[in-house]
Amino acid sequence: MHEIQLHNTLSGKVEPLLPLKPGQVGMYTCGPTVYDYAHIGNYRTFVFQDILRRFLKWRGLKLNHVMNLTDVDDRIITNAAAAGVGIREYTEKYVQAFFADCKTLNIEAPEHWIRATDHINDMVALIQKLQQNTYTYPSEGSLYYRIAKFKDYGKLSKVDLSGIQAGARVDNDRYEKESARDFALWKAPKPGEHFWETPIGAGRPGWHIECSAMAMKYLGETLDIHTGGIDLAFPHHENEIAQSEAATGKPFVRYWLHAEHLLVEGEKMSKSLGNFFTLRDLFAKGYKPSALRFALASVPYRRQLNFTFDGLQQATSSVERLRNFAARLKSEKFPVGNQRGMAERIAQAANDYDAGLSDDLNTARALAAMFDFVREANIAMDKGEFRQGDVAAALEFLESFDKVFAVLQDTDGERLKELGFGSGEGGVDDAEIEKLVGERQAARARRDFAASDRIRKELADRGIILEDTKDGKVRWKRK
RNA sequence: GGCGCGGUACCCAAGUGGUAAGGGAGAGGUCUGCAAAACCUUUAUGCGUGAGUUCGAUUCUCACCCGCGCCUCCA
Repeated sequence: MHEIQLHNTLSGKVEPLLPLKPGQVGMYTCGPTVYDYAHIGNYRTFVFQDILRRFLKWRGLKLNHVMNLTDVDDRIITNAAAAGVGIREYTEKYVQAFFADCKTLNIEAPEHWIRATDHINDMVALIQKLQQNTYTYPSEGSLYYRIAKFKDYGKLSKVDLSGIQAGARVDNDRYEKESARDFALWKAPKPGEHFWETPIGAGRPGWHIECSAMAMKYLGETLDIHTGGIDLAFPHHENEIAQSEAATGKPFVRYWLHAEHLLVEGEKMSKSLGNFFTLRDLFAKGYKPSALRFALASVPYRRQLNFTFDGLQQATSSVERLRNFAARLKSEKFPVGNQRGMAERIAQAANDYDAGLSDDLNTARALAAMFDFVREANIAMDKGEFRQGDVAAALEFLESFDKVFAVLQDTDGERLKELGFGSGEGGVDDAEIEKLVGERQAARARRDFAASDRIRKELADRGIILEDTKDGKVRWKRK
């Protein structure tokens, strides 16, 4: 086991992870704003968070992971009003879609999935605390945060406020503010808008306050890890720090982790460029969830990931190679005993794998360790040197790999079906496959290869691939 | 302009002051009744460009070029 090292945006360095309470990690990850279906760029970040989550758990840390769902913001209010429904009703569809997408991508549920609108009181309480500490000022019914009073402002994103002049183009807000960088904690309601009646007045929360309030409610005033997309570092996370630390006087977060963005064909993904994809768009084109997860996970999170369909195809092949190996390990019968040196080799591969992930979640390195082992074990099997006694250890390594990567289980079909893709019909059940395989084996036995190939072709057309193995048996898989 | 990330083979990508992991793709081959899978060989004297430091640089320094992100809502 290697020491877990993570890149902390706060220090700009890779640091050893030393949780506040040894053995336990409190982690807050910024989730989606549920005004529409989340896109693959969002999922790049969510998959990164999931890899982090799974890795920490696999390493035996007790994890308390909170993910928020932002279900109140300008876009939601606008869209809900346009649709003539309440914001809760409007967002529900996208919340459910998000949960379904996560399940499809094998993104584990965090310990707490929470919604902003369920925590208005917590936000109000936090704002009141800021009022007491005189970090706020009112203006036209709204409440603003006075950045000038928070001397550490900019420590996360390294922004230099000295160059920012009030009235510069950053000031798009219609409200009166003391300084251009000041941000709204609580927004006065506009006519017809959804609002909450609270001790600090009628209105709705500003964007940043929800994360401060909810993170501290569930994880305490100082949390170990907070993550999100790189774009959130400023201003969102910077403002979270300002709010939280001004209220408590304590460090808000010890490790800030930010995922780089995903590009599509080298360009920023945007609806106007026509390179904007949701998961459903890709599944409709026939790509598998496991392939997308692999594609998103295989590039280390601090690198921009250039998403291409060619890359998705490459990921598909990589996943197949791993699954083929797992299937071979499980189905082939090897000679009894243990191969000399194989146990040590497996231990070494597992060690290299752990070293990769421990190094700031270097998934590419971890995968290389996995693939190295796959090749070596295949060679041993081809030579007839691999022994049955080593199967268990090899499988154990594969399982530990999949605890984090989660791509080996061949459940793509089922998961897609749950999402509404791939009609139930046309599927071939196992019994029928076994029956046809039996018929083909009989044909082969009497060297009737025409009949044999006909059956293989028929199954192939229905998505079943047959592989004849050395020991005369047949292994099949779904394409 | 400020802050930040990156430019490694056809594609994705790791990496180190001592001579380039891994995956995908292509080509040839082994195995197979034929396939599939697997395996073998092959594809960067080269790591954006130029200069410097060094016995030695892809790895360090400087300059430059190019791509991308943030600075305004954004994963």
